[in-house]
Parts: sequence; structure tokens; C-alpha cells
Amino acid sequence: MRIATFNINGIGSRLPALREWLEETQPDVACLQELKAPQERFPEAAINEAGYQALWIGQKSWNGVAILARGTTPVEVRRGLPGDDADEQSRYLEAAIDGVLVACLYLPNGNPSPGPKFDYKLAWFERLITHAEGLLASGAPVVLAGDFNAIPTELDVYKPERWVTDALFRPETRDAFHRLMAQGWTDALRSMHPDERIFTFWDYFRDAYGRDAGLRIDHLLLSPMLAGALTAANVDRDVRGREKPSDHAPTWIELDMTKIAR
DNA sequence: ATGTCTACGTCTCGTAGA
Repeated sequence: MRIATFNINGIGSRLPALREWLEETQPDVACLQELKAPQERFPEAAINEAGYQALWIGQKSWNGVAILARGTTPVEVRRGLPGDDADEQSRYLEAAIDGVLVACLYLPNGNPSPGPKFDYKLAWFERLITHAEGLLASGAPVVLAGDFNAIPTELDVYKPERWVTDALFRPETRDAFHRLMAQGWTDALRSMHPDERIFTFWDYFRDAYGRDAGLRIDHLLLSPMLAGALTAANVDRDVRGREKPSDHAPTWIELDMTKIAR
């Protein structure tokens, strides 16, 4: 089973690129972030034509997440991250697909920091940590997939010293990420490539992709049962180099489902 | 400080978010 996460940065303008990538790589599950489209403007027909059923939460202008499943219907488990009824940003969706609980998330960027946006990011992160604890305790096979807007370590950024005051790399952000990991999650990319510099994002400025000035901020975190079934993980890096690309590249894992207890 | 891309509203440019 292949599960991918891809911040597409606008499903409207990126639909051709999305369909091309889906056709090429045929992930069983695709978690998308930054739809940047209201609920009614999600291109459901085109997604269905590509062979996928979808759940999504839209929002005008910003945010928005979706879970696509190939040849099957994802069963909605949760819409929105618990812990703050006043939070109206579309950033979290959970679905069950073939016995796997898939959480698709888009953690707030948090810049500029310090400030209210950074406070919102940290509060959102704490809500995620609380909810993730419950998911792990359930014993279910779970993957937390998405754009975490968090650079875990110095190995995950081309030039760490330039990013120390950025919301993606500030000590508070790294601390939250590491406390989440300490619950018992496995960082799939890092576990398959312990010492390699692997990026999932290159910003649009100053030819960042051409210079390979990237960040690793899109993650797939696995519960113990899924970690034992992990056979491959990587980034479809070339997608970032195509026409009208997202600033993120798709990131994916491969699971051997025969190794998952049912 | 800069750079690039997107969506929206003030609507074919300016602004904000990333």
C-alpha cells in the first residue's frame, strides 16, 4: 500500500499536475494540503475520473485538506482537529482506508514569529499532540501525514543558521515536534534514510529548487504497527521541477500490508 | 531586505499569505 502526502498549493491551478502525478505513481492514498478552494469548488469529477474517491474540507482562499483513495471510498472518521471549537481553519481530516487510519493535516505556518500566528501554530501543535496520544493509545494502525511546517533537525534544512528565527525551525516548534515523536511515532522518511539530506519543499524565491535550497517539512509519522510494515519511503522530487509546480514535492511510503495484524 | 506564486477584491493591479 502506497500512501503519499502532497501540499499542492492550490488545487485549481494545480489540477493538471496533480492528475499527471496520480497517473504516474498511482498511490493508494493521497493526502493533499492547501487546496485553496471553497468546499463547492473541489474538482470531484476530475478526481473520480482519475480513479479516486475523495473526502475534503475546503475553505475560501486558504488552507483546505483532502484524502483521496484509489478504487475505494475513504470512510470519514473525523473532520477538524479537536480542542478548539472556535478554530475555523480547514486543516485536519481523518479517514479509514483498508484498515488504516489516515490523518491528513496542514499545520499552521506560524510566521511571522513571535506574534499571534506563531501562538496559533503552537496551540494547534499542542492540540495535535493531545489528539495523537489518543490515536496511539487506540492501538490502531495510524499514519499522520501532511505538511507539518516543522523542520525536525539541522539535517532537514539546507542552511540551518538562516532559519533559526523562522517559525518552521524555532526551538518551540522543534520541541513540539520532538514531544510528538516521543509518544512513539516513527518518522518514515528519516527511518529509511537516516543520514541523507532529503527535502520536500523548495520555496519559489531565488531559484531555491535549482540551488537545492530546500527543507524537509512534509512528514509521514507511523504508529508502531505500521512502522513494522514500512518497506520504502521517498520524495517525488522531480515533480517540483515541472511546469507551474507546487513549492512542495509529493512524499510517500510503501507498506507491506501482510505485516499488519488484523 | 530580498525574492515568487496564488487568490481575492478594490477587479487587468494591489494586497496578503506562504
